[in-house]
Amino acid sequence: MQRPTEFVREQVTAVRESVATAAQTAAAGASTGASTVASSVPAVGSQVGEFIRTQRSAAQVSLRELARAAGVSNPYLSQVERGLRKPSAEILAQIARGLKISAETLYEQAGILDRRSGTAGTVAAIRADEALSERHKAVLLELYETYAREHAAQAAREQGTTPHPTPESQEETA
Amino acid sequence: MQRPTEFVREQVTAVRESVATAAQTAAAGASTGASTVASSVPAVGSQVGEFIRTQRSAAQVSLRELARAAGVSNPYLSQVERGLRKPSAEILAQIARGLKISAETLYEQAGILDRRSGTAGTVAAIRADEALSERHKAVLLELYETYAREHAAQAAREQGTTPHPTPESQEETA
DNA sequence: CGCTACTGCTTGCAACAGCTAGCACTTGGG
DNA sequence: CCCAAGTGCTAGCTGTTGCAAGCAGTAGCG
Repeated sequence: MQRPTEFVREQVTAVRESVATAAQTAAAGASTGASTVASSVPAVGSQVGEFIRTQRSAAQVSLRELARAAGVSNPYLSQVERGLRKPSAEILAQIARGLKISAETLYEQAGILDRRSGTAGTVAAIRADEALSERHKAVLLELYETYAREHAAQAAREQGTTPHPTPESQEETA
Repeated sequence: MQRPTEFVREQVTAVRESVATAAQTAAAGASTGASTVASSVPAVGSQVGEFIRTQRSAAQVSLRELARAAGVSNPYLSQVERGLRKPSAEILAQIARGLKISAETLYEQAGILDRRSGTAGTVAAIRADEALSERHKAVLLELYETYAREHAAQAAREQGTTPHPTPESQEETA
C-alpha cells in the first residue's frame, strides 16, 4: 500500500527539481516572452505554457499525444503552450494527468497556487496544523530540524568544509 | 513575524472545522441541489457556492459588501453562491480574500485542489522547503499523513462513534 | 513520383465566465 | 403616506475559453 504512495511522491519531487531548473530558464526567458506575447496574457500565464512544453519535450511526447492523454484538443494545447490562451484549473489538471505530474505543479506555474518557500514556512505550518496533536508536532519538528541540519552539513561537505562520513551514513541507513 | 502567520493559519483551520460541518449539511442538500441545478454544474461546484454563502453569513456580511471586498460583481457572486456559475480560480482567490480565508480552502471546495489529510499549507511547505532533500521530504510527508490520519481517527472516536453518553457530555463540556 | 502518417498550427464557432444596468422587495425615517 | 438606502436577483451584453474542421509541412515507403 505504501509503494504507490512513495512512487507518486518520488515522481512529484523529481518533477520539482526540474521545476527549479525550468524556473531559472523561464525567468531568463520570461522578460523576452512578455514583450513578445501581449498584455492580454500575463507573464505567469506564458510561464505555464513554456513549462508544459518543457515537460512534454522531456517526456519525448508529441503535442497530439499529450493532448489525447490529457483529454484536451491539440490545437488548444498548442495555444496554451505558446501562451495564447489561459487554461482553466480543470484543463491544467487534465494536462498534469497527461504529463503524469501533480496538478499543483501546474497550478503554481500558472500562478493559481502560491508556492510556499523557506524553512520558516514549514516550521510555522507544522506548528499551526490542527490536524496534528502537539506531540506529533514536536516529533515532526525535531525530525525536520535533524534533516535540515543534515542537508546543510551535506551541502557544506560537498563544498569540502569538514567531512564526517561515518555518523551520517549510519543515520541514512536508519 | 510568526504571529500573522499563525493568525492566518488559525483562521484557515477554524474555517476547516466549519467546512466539516457545512460539508455534512451540504451532503444532505447536495442531492436536492443537483437535481435542481443542472448537469452543467457539478455537485462540487454547487458546494463551493454554498460554502461561500455559509462563510459570508457567518461573517454577517451582505452579498454586496463581500462582492465589493472581493472585487467581483454582486450579481455574479449571487450566481456563484446559488451554483449557477462556476467561478475561475482567479475569482475564487478574490472571494477568499474578501472572506479573509485562504484561497486553498475555496479551491478545495471547488474541487480544484485535492483535499489532503491535514492542512494543504503544511504539505506544500514541506514540499517547497529547499532545506530538505527530496528523500527527507518524502519521509516527512509520509509521517505527517500517518499522524494526521491518527488524529482524525481519534477525533472520530471522540465524536462518539460508539455511544457513551456520559463521556460525550463530559467531552462537550471540555 | 504519389501516398500515408505524423507534426504543429490557423480559423471560426459555441458555450461560458463575468460584467453592467436595472428591477422588486424590505426597512427605517420624516 | 413617500422617500432613501439597503437587500438579492434578472436580463442582456462582451470577451474569453476550448473545441472541431482543416491547412501546411515533414518523413518514410512503394
